[in-house]
Amino acid sequence: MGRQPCCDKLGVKRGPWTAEEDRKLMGFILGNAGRCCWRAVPKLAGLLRCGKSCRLRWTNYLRPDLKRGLLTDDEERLVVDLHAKLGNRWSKIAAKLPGRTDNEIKNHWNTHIKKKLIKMGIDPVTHEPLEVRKQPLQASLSTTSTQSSTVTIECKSNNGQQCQQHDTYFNRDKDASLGDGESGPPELSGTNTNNTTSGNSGIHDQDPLVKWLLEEEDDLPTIGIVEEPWLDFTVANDVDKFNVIPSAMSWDIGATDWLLDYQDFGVGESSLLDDASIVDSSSESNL
DNA sequence: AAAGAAGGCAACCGCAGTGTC
DNA sequence: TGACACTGCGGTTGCCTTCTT
Repeated sequence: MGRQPCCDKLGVKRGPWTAEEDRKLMGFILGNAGRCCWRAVPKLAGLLRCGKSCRLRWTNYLRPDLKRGLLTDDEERLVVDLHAKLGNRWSKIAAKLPGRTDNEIKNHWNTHIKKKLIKMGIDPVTHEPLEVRKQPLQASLSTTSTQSSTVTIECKSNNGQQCQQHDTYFNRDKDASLGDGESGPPELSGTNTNNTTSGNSGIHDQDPLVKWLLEEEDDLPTIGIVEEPWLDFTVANDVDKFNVIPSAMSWDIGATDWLLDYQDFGVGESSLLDDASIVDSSSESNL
């Protein structure tokens, strides 16, 4: 159905965002949450960007709850496990890592994890050892699978060295990686019997991990997740807390949901802005 | 020290999904 | 019911930084 572009390309700025643009966008969103949609944001915020660009900038970079820096080992292992189950469904994977965006995880996968796996002799797509991959479909379905990578080791142990590496990589500190036992996905590295990666979610319907991944409840266990004072804006007037909390906060709701739902976000945003290092703390009233 | 290569990541593109009228 | 508006999402691109020679 003939969709219109999200914005007319004429007069719309593209490319890297400047600090000034960041400041305008963040200031506008923090001051006007719930009062408009993304399409209207650039106009109202005084930006020569399309709404989509604003949304991406916010969700991937400006969101105050975002973590910075490389993924930790724990996060990396969880990403690998989730990828084995879900394939390239980055948003689903990101949903399990508080403070991380799908884009960030995707980039990290492509630039770091993929290489690590290949180096270890593991196919980053199938999560199986590279040299023992091609087997009759029947056998494959009945004995191996996509599962979590650890199980692949058990099933494909005819390749001693590779499997050993695999095991070492994915099992080290496994318990710690998932928090205190209670917080990890059920049978995260347990006895799964499915096959493949992306596009086969149906196959995983009975898989506890997949069920866990696909659940929508807010109390999903995630790495480092904590209670979310961030979500209770009407209470958390002490926004200075945001300088400390962001890295541990989860963002299970969509950016737009946030825009539309938090109508009472009437807090001073100086701390948030400080956190993003884009304006000084005296800019509270710039809206 | 300089130039080229490689790596990393922010941003863009365009289709899919969903809600509304 | 279909058209449209909007956001979500995954793939890709291109620029900037870092590394290597």
